[in-house]
Amino acid sequence: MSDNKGEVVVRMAPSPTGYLHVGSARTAIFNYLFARHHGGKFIIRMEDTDTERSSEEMTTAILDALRWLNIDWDGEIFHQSQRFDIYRQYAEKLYEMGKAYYCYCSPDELDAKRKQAQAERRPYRYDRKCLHLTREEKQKLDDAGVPKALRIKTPLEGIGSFNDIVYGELTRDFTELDDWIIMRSNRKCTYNFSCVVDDHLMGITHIIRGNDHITNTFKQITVYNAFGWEPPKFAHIPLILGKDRHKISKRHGAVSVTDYKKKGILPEALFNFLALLGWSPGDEREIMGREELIKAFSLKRVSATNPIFDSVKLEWMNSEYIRRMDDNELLDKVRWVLIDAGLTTRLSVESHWHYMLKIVALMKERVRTLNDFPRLARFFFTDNFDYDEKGDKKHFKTPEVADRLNALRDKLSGLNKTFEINEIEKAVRGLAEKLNIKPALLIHPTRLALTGLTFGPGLFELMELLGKEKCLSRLDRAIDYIKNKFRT
RNA sequence: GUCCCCAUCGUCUAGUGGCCUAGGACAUCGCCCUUUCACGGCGAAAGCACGGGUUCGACUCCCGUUGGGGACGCCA
Repeated sequence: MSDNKGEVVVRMAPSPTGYLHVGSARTAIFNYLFARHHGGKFIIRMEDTDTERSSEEMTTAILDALRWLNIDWDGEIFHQSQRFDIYRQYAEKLYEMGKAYYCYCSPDELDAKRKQAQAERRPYRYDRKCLHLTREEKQKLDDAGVPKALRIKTPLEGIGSFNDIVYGELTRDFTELDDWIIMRSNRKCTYNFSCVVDDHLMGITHIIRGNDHITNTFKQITVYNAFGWEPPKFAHIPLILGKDRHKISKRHGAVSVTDYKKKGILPEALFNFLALLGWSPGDEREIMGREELIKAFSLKRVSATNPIFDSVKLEWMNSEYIRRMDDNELLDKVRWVLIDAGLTTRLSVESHWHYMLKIVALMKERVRTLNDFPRLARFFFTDNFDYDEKGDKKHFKTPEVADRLNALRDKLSGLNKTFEINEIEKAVRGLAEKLNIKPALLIHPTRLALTGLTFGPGLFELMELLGKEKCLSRLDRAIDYIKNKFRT
């Protein structure tokens, strides 16, 4: 298992107790980028030992999110829930080595001690009561069937330290560490212990994880030391904070990768954005593709400060990706959003692919997320829209507007052979000249009549795409509407 | 409460003692382009938390203060 001499092996170890949130996704990205940069391996290990909270669905959901982000991993996925025996074996080995001891204290008892320590303003440390039990006392407790957990012996004094790739030398007084439990009374090992056993067995060379694990690292190092194993290198990466500057969590609204997918964010954009949270290439590049990121990535350039997740910038980056994306590829994604919005059907998209492509090309410049398409391009799919309220007041102001639109209608219906952009523009501008008004006075009401909106793509290209029939009928509708409005 | 960590524009960041009159990006605000919106172009406003040192010289090094974050489970 650990035959990867000289090679980089990293891992991502999510616990399947919820959807993949952006913090874990970012950890995955850093690990992935690091592995690919060095031509090493990226392993996934499901930390599903908490059988109460873990679920199969979440495992699937996390993997799906990773696939969506186009993050691939090496080898089979490990499940800690299938490795309880291994951990137990190692825990018992430690006991036999005299580096661990059984503790019979009840959770209530421990809880009380912990509270007392806090009240007395001193750090809590297990008092080693059970370490000093005599053989007879232990026997008695065992006979009585009192549950026992296994604790690791941590040095009573001295300084523990390790060299973190991001934070540099990190130290902690051993008196701050206690003889923590490595195996529960139900004989299942705890996270900090199983984690070390796995990382060692799997030949992990670099552990890249959130800086909320720094305390765990000190604990885990005592396990490496107890076994005489060489610890891997550690890189604790800054934590992503929400707008309120707290560790990002559910109460920040959209936090899972799936949430952003639903919001119409492109995976490439999210990947790029997350890679730049706490890391930068050192030059002024921002829009960077996967290969470019792999090439540039280095743990040494990871920042030590916790960044705040700025969804506005994410959306900007997303708009950049949408704009640069190939039309066919984009339409392939946009169609589902359009179908979901009830604006079209699968069949219709397929039979009108070429036409749809034109719509996408026209809209992609003014859209930030995929979800903007149904909102801003609605008029291409249905006649069923209202006039924008402000636009109505501004552009359908007088009965005269109806007359102008009527004149335009007549002129357009005269365009028999072709209904294409140049002809349309000529017609509109020509009419404006004839009526001796500024073209804008004709253009704005027309746009409102045809789209219900006061903004959007260029009017003439829009009209060409809409086609003559629709333009005429919508002008008619607007003319009626305006006349109705001013009827006394 | 205890321990650890962090500190450059509102936000993401560049910056490793003189290149800084602190650079870029998002957001904001002008102007230009223009039928609108968006794009694009040009420009503005906006920051080294504070106080001590060290040094000929500190955004950069040290100490303190303040502020922020994280960890303190028979959860992971």
